[in-house]
Amino acid sequence: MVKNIQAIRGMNDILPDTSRYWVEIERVLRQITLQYGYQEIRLPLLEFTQLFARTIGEATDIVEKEMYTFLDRNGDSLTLRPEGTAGCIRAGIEHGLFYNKVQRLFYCGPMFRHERPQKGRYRQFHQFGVEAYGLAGPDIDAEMMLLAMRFWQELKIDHKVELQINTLGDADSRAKYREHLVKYFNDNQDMLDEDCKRRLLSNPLRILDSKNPALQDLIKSAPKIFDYLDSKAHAHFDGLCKILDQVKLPYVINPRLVRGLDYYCLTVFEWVTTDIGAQNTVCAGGHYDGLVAQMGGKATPAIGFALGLERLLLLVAENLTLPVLDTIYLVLLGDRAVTVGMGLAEKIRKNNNVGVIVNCGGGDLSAQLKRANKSEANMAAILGDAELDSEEILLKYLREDKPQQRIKIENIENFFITK
RNA sequence: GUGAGCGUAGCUCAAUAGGUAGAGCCCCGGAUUGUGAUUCCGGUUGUCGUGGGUUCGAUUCCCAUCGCUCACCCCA
Repeated sequence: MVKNIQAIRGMNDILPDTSRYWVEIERVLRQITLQYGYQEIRLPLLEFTQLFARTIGEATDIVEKEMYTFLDRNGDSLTLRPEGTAGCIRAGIEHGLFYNKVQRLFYCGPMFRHERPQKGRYRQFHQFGVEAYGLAGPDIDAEMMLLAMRFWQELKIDHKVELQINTLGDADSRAKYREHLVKYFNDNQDMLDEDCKRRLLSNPLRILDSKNPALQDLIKSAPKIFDYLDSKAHAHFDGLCKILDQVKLPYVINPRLVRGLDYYCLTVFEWVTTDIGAQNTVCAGGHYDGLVAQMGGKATPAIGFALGLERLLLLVAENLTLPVLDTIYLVLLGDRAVTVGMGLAEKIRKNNNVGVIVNCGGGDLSAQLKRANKSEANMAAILGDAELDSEEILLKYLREDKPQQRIKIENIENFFITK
């Protein structure tokens, strides 16, 4: 007996009853993003491993232990993309998209990280990402946040999410800050837990992010990035706050907000929620001004964010209304009706904005009407020998209390046009 | 990688202080041989996650293993 093959852990099938929510959410996100002048870019799922290792940061968990990496037949090391920005910049440089030009881009698709799955976190997950190149901000920073806010409003979850912002300063001030932070935590090392001792070596800023209640006081009195910002970084952050105040986009300054990936600088931000379990970040991003140059392109300021579609779906599902397509279930009785009906269905679909489900597999009237009722069709059109003889078709309403109608077959071809 | 909880019908779940299992939903047929959704009647549902141990006998007890879920870590 052969054991059934199952899906890989953390890689989910999206079945028909859920896929329609995905389609609708993606439609809304695309439509809004296009409205802001962003264009879609579609990128490979596979890249050379080096691309991610260099950009995301050698010491991050993503690169150290979460990448799906394997050898190609010719010995090249390839990796399934764990995030979208690296590939986007690679493509931008490769095709000269950033050369003396502003680019507003977005992407949507699966990402892969080899983590232990839990609610809102899977090994194949989906991100919708928005990126802008060639703009230094802070105006573009505000645009990003307004754009995201439009998502939440359109999806009716704006009351469930909170915008948190912070600044990491430029490379110099960040390095200086990091030095003082390391010193501070080194001096208090006996108070740190194991995780934080590890972070002290790998990514000290992340200690600020610790959930350990015992460390909260220590973190509270740690050095603040704001005291190490140079005037330019200060002006950038103040400028952003001023715009956000002006457009009345609510936000919280969270000095402990640190992004996990190495490439972030200046403004960083997160949209968080308390509604979906432990994975409470729905959407996050920031500046990565050094990344294009680091990857061999001309120095180009850049900012972007990504939102996790699985997490968004958890927030959205119950209050999302799906668009409905009026649908006719075509009941066909007898061989003559089947032959005529197939062609008739084609004409109705072509001339009207309606769905037509043709009954396949025969069955008597009762059985076919049962199927019609179980489908989400709002009416059944009945065609049998009697109708063919009189050149009429019966139209029966399944969801409304309206009498059945007889309509000339030639008229049914355009009958639904106005609906 | 660490920890906890859970695996019984397609789905949601019962049950047996060890004697090879039920209910609802779903699906199919009939009452109604050309009128659905309501109602009534009937029918199919299973290597009780897998392997081993104890036992006359294990879905039940023990061990192992796999899977799922949630949390830690980390991140969207």
